[in-house]
Amino acid sequence: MSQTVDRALSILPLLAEGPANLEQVASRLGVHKSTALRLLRTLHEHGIVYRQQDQRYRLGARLFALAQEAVENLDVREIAHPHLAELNEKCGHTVHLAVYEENEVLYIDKVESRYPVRMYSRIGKPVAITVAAVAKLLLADLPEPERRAVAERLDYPMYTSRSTPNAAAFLKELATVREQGWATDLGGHEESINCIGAPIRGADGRAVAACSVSAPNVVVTADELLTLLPLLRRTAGAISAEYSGTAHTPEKPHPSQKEDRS
Amino acid sequence: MSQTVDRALSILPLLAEGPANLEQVASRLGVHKSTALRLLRTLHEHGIVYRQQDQRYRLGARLFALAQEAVENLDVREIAHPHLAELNEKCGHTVHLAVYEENEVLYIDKVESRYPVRMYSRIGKPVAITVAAVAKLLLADLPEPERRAVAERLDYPMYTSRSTPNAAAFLKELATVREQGWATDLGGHEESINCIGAPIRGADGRAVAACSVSAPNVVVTADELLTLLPLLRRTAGAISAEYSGTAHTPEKPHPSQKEDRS
DNA sequence: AGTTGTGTTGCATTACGTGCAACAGCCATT
DNA sequence: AATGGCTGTTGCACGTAATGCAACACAACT
Repeated sequence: MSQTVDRALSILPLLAEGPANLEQVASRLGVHKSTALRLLRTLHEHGIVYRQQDQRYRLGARLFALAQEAVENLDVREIAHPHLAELNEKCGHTVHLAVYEENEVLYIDKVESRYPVRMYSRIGKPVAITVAAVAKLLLADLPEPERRAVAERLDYPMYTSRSTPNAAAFLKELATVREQGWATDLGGHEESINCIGAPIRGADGRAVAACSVSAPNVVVTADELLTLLPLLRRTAGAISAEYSGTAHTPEKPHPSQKEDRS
Repeated sequence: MSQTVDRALSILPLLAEGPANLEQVASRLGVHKSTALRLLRTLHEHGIVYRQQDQRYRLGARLFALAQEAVENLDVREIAHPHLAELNEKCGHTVHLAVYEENEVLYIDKVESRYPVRMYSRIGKPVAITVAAVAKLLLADLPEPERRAVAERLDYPMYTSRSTPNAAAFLKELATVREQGWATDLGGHEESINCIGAPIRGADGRAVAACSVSAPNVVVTADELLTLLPLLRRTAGAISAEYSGTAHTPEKPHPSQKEDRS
């Protein structure tokens, strides 16, 4: 909408990839050097970008501080964390927390597996939206027209032979997920990694986040992983209860909580 | 420098304080509603701000994603190297850079001593984790439960009579290191070699790496080595500042600013 | 009904961002 | 030293694109 701001903001993902000098920024933006310079200067004044000694630009401290505040405002994370840690404690696998925002699903928290073989993922990284269990859960919860609209405009990369191939299949999968209240990703993203997920719901019943347990099948088979489903769903239920304030005073958590059927 | 971008960026700290609606943003920026709307829309398109269901704006999770990606692509080693070279230039001794990873501390860079007597070490090699100054610094920075857990499961080989003998002694040492912000290894690994270290901290204050100066006492005594501490700590501070991108122009007062050119 | 309080849109006016071209450093070559 | 290439910086004239205004839309109130 605003060309100048649009250009300035387009610099950020570019610099997130790594340091770049003025000319690189200018050419990737498709603008004249002097224009890029002024944009960078403005970003610099706000501390969003930083200039290192070799004169190249990078994202700066202010952006990190803002990001920190942004994630702190997502208070699901704070509430969920101890539950996720406890879940990890019990099962030993990698646990993720994700939210949906603006056509993307992002990991916002992670507790690492205790096993030596770990899956690669990164907090803040957009997930493979067409296959990840957490993505299915969050999209399944969107109102029907929006869900359809999103599904239609997505790409369906075939990460593996078991990846979701197209919008129709995806919508069908979302219906199933919506029905059963949990989701899986069995080798849909990486051949050897399986994943199960459950939704975290706010007071109004909408899914505000989703959590998942992931494990490579050299550690546990898909079937074994599925036996953790009740535990996972109890955890998600406990987080939901605490988040929506329907459970107890935040002072003394009450671990036992019945899972609810939808 | 660029008014439009300047205004757009001024919205971010404002939203960091908490969600705000259009009018609040407009008035605090000192611009017309329609102007604020366009700026917010542009920020929104880039996922920097998010619009919650009550129509108020808040910082978006995308910011977090950007920051996360940036730190992942940040190379401590690249940033630190010139500083380490300069440090070596000034004191002449061997300088090391190390990081903590998966229960190990690894050397990732080294600038050789200019003296003929050198200590043996190799980039990529795990350090003696119970005695090395860099290891103490990195472990001292772990959250308490993990620090304890790691300390408990380590072996405590007696390389010399001054090696750390057991977990209790190690934890005590870590507390001291944490307190004072620097660490030493006085003949704990090799009888005749002393070492001092300082932490390198990222934007969030966590130690991302540590650097050290090592010298055999045939070249300098332990006391003489300790006189280099201020220099070492300044170096570590400079690397931290550059790594975390801390350098932007301090003053950014109120929305009603005239353009000031210099 | 009206009334306030929002967010949104179209449009004229001109401020402001733009690209250009010339300049200034800084390093390698010669 | 002098040269040439490379990159960042500055001043300026031009015209795009951002601005504020006023009218509109759509709630949620009274």
